[in-house]
Amino acid sequence: MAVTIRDVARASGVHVSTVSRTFSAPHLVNAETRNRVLAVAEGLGYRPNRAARALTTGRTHNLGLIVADIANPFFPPLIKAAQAQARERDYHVFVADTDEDPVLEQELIEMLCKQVDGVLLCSPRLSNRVIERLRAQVPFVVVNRRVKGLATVLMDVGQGVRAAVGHLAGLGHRRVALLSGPAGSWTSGEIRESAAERAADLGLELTVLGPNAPTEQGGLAAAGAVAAAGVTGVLCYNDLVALGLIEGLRERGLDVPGDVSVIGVDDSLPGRLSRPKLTTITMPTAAAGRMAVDLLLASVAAGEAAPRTTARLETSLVIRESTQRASSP
Amino acid sequence: MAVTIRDVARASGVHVSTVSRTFSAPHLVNAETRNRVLAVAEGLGYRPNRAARALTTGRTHNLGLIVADIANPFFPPLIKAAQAQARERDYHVFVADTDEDPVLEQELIEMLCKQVDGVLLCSPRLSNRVIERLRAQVPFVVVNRRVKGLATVLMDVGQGVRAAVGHLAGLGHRRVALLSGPAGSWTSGEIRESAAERAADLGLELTVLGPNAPTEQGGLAAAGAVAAAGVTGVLCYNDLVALGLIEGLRERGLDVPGDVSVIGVDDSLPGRLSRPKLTTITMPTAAAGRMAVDLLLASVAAGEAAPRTTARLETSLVIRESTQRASSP
DNA sequence: GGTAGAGGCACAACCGTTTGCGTTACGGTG
DNA sequence: CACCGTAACGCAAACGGTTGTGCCTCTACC
Repeated sequence: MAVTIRDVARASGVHVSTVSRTFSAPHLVNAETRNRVLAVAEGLGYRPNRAARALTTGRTHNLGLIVADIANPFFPPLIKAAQAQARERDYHVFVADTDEDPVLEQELIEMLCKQVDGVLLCSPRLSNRVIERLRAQVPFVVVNRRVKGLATVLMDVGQGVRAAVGHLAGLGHRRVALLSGPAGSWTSGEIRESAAERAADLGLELTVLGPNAPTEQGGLAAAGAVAAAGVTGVLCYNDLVALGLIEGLRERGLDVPGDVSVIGVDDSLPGRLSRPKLTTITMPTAAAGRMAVDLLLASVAAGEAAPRTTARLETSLVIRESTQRASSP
Repeated sequence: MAVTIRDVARASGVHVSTVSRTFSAPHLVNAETRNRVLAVAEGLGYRPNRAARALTTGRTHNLGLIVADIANPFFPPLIKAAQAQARERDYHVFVADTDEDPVLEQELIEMLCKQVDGVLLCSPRLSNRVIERLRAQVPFVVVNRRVKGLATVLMDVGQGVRAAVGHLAGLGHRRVALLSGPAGSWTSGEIRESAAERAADLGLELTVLGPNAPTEQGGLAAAGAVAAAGVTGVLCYNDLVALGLIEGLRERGLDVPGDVSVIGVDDSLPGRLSRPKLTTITMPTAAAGRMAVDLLLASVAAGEAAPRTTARLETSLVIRESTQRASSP
């Protein structure tokens, strides 16, 4: 069936080890021989079998990328960037979706770990305990979560959140709400903390509503509570929630931004294309994906001695159309 | 380092082959022995090395999934479904992004093919010739493209397109435009053909504008041409293009649906969340993902004798807010 | 001219599993 | 009692590469 290193060796009259070295250590083989081998390999359509190589080298040249929900528009740009970066480094990436289920998440990691050199965990819902136990089996890099002693890429959402709360205050809003995210979400905790702090500084009254599903439905379902809370400004866990909320408010006869100003988080595609265009906090997802891959590869190369770097990426408020001056009460 | 089958064998006092069989052919080993081995394996945290297994069995239990652009909201639901279905069958999936580049697409396939049992090609831009050459190396299933002699999952967009053109005609539109998609796209061809045919039947004047990039920018850039064409109804290659077009028309002082009715294709998230909500043609992406995986796995199991099934999935028009009765001229 | 050193290659062991075949022990059959 | 089938397991050869070691040959140097 497939052409192996032995076929190439036979056809070019050298030993398999020479063929192997022409690919993995070219400087150890005579230029003339090397060219002949390369030509024969090319002619036969030889491609090294990575599984076999992995067996001896212990490196699969594969990465795992685990996200809560591929269909959540926050993730695709990250996946795209990670995958592209990995390819540049001659790595391929398995993508898996946990459906926001911690049990499935753990199973996935355990299934994947023998097959990859490292795993990228994006916004994991797993407990830190479990993650720390698992890290003995395979190098991790975690995105948007702090885990003691693990390399981490953080999007500093607090920065943007403080700006967002300031923005609302500047527009004259006094009573604002926060739609928090799922229970295990680190980002949600960060948003909440920064918002509470800044709101206190500015003398705003902040109502926290949640947890909410990180989806359009989550926002839609929260519309009633928001309307009842009598607030004029809302910060949402993500853009999807914000769009759902806007829809729900509209159903209740409330206009955005006329009656209520709404701010999202993540600046994903739907918010940029919606009407009104969503005021939101940009998350550097593509950069995070690339950086996470590089950190992970560094971890893989360093082995035990891997530096447990924490990279912080900046976020910022982008003001569009879903916020405006509070109507005088 | 990692615990191997030998460690388990030693610790449970049997030969490695017995351990191997406890996992891959349990009926061949005594119940008592089996339980002992299983207990020991569990205790040691043994996980079979899939690369090693792949080496002897010739099955990697991996699949490749290649799409043009992960960040295009059309794909994530498909990826999600495919990946979930694969996992149920004990398969993992590599996801790769070609950036709409045929050359990269081919390279990717060649890199991946030694590492997977089969490849899922979604809306490939590759020429049929190349695909047919490549299929000798690895089983394929193609989504949204016809390739002679290959298993295929088709979303029958023609169905929806005919309904869409009928819908426009019913609303009194006489001059309509079609924003076509990228050059190599099969879907774009189908849309064009069905639209032309139905438009002729109904006596509509159809202007085809394109090719356009399958993105928001593509639609935005086409707004001028649409405005100049003096049409009152537009069918777009996909929802992103439609949303871009709506934005572009608005910049030119044209209201949707007031002045121009716009219809998208694919019913992806941004269109459902936009204002006005997009009238569009639903594409059964999740079902296509699942079906493609099943077809591919069947192909893998059958080997050369694989049936080259063609599955046709239905599409339909969903009428929302971006279309309305033509303003009387 | 003898020897040291290095370049270039072959040899073979090894990575972790699977699997065809051989061996043993045992129960049933004629 | 001889024979056979079968259940349960061990043995060892693959699978397709990598890599440490050793042999040979050629060049350079004293």
